[in-house]
Amino acid sequence: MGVTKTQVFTDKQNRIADLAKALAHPARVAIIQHLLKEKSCVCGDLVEVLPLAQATVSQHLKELKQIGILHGEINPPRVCYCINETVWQEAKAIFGEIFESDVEVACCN
Amino acid sequence: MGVTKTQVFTDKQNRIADLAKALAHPARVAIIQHLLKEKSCVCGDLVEVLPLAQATVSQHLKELKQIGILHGEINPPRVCYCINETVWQEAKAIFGEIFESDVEVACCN
DNA sequence: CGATTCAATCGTAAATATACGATGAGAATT
DNA sequence: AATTCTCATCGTATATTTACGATTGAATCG
Repeated sequence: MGVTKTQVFTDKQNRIADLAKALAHPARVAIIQHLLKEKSCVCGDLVEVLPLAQATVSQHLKELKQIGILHGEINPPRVCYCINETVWQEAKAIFGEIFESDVEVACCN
Repeated sequence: MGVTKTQVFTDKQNRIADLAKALAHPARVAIIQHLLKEKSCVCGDLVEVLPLAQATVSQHLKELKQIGILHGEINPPRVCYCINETVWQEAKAIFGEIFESDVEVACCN
């Protein structure tokens, strides 16, 4: 995605960006929605739900794991993915904080 | 960023992803935070606040405009950027909806 | 009119992201 | 031991993102 000079931004700004990236692709949105709906860890049937190749789904899952929103548990022969409660609350708080600020309508006058 | 098969996802999933993209880069987070803090439209001094070149800032602003979160008003010789109230509420509602779902802790059992 | 100022756009380089087929690793089953 | 199943990873092609300098366009100011 280009270089992104992360050093020149605050830790919080970088964290917000990372958490937003988790939702910044429709496939990852779909994965998260599915995990929320099922209320429990869902395994490789994500591949069947999503219209993407298995390798692609696995890649998205890896990204979500790196951000921290998901964690996977090996449960042979399957792997279960669950939303990480702690990080989920972190994201909820961070986005809540951003959007609680009300916007002044009067502007550019 | 690769190809992103947007056709195979729902409109809503694509919209969520687009709105998340607005926050998916620390520079854009900084821009939005600044506009929220100033409560009014701020013009080209964003370039001074951000440690990025003028062309880069302009590019981020363009992206935010395309998503709809910002709109710019020419106010010669400057251009004022404001947060689009309507889209802001849309984003607030969408992220609120996602994060209101509580996560089951018991998982992978 | 000429100079200046602000911001968008162009052109470009480099890094990432997205997607997929193919292959590999690990465990259970036959 | 061979097969099967599930999932991660490798390799790769292509598109997009990020960033910047340089240029252009529009408008004000001297």
